[in-house]
Amino acid sequence: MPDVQNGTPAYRRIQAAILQRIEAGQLRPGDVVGSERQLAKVHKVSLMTARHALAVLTRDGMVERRPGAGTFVAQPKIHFNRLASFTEQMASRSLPARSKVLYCRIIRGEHEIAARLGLPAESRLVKVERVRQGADEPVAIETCHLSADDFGDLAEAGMERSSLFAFLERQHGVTLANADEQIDATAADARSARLLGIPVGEPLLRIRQVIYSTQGKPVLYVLGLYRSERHTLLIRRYR
Amino acid sequence: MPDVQNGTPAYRRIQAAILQRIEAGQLRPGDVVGSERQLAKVHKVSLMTARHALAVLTRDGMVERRPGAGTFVAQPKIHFNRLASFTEQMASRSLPARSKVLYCRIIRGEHEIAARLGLPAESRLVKVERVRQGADEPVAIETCHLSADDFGDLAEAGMERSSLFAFLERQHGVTLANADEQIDATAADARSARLLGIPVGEPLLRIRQVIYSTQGKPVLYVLGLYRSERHTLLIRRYR
DNA sequence: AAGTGGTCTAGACCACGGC
DNA sequence: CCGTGGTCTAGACCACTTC
Repeated sequence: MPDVQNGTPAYRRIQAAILQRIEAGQLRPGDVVGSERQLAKVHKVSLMTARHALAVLTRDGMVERRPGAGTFVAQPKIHFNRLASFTEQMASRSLPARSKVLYCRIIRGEHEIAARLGLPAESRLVKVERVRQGADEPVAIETCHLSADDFGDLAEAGMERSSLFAFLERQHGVTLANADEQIDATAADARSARLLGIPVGEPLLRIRQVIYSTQGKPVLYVLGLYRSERHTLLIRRYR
Repeated sequence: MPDVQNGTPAYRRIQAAILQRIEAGQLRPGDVVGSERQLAKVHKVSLMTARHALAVLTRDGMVERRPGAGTFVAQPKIHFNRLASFTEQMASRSLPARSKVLYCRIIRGEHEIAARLGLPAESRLVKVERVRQGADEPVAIETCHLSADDFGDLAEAGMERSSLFAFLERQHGVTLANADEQIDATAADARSARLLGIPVGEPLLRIRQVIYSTQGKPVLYVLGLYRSERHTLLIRRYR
């Protein structure tokens, strides 16, 4: 029977158990993670379920599998292709995350952005602009857009402390699932340069992302400008 | 019995069949791809195998699954997070791909690059530097490094025409499986600017990739500098 | 109510790695 | 040789969407 104790699928629980052992330092890079058959026995699941757990960890680059040899803990603690909030990204590097809100209001007339969110052109949108700081230095400018009809209360909620991801989950029961990103390089204009404390014309990494909920609905449009010396993107591609 | 006819796993054959129908225009974006149970019947495989095929297509963004509703062809023909050679990338946009080889020789003393390829610091490396052109304009400078002990004959092979991926596969039986990339922005120096026909200081997208074979061995180190107006990266992230 | 994706079972054979 | 990952089977129940 599908043992969905406390709502968490078995393969998720197995993943979590392994990740915990890695983070606790019990498993070091290069160490053998239990084989599929071992994991299946220990967690009392079938082989396919244990496999599924390992497959996801492999995709994220937490674990490496060598046919005939075994499954091993991968080198660093980098989550490839992982959708994470700024807060989470900083936490994974053990850095304090801070934000300064520059703008937080309801606007209208952003046709292109509305379209990217699958909304009518004249929709009201909540716009939140923040400077992201890591280790007390400005790292990025992030501008978010959401449907004001669905998430208008965001304009009143203080975005100073809490993560936007957490807000969406707690206040609206919306869980984010994946993001499609468009990445290029651009030169800092006067305003960006001032906010980030860098010379005008400096190269910046520009990331535009549309973030989807677990229901497949586009929820969030984010434009990010990142200081290239302070931020590099890590990606894994497959053949 | 695992039906590995002609060496291709069943789930790969199913994928290929679906992709073919999409590319042929028989399936348009939004159309229903057969359900898991349909696919299983048609291809005479079990449910889990049909599922596996769809899972990979979902990961690549070719197909969208809505629980309770069905599986649908996704919007564009973008392969997210897909490792593709420059030749393949251009082909997928129906553009002619051309390259000019600037440099193709065996070198020594690139310690850091050797390390990234898992080789001793003083290893001999083949270095190939190329200007990539799409639609008769220079788009990128790509510098590849490979182990000279394993692939020394590359220095003699003309890299003008053929794809490096194809060369590795045909001449050495090495199939590339995935790449880990590190992405940031940088300013064009004098040489890059001249080669790409842009002003000095212009922002460039810099991509460093280590490409691994199906055996998990690092085979190729590539440094790419891309004109940001001519190239944007598309990525999908997961939660 | 019928169909769908999401999860899961309890087995199986194969090719390959390391001893 | 034995253990490993890679592939596969023939079923099953659940929550959900669509009608």
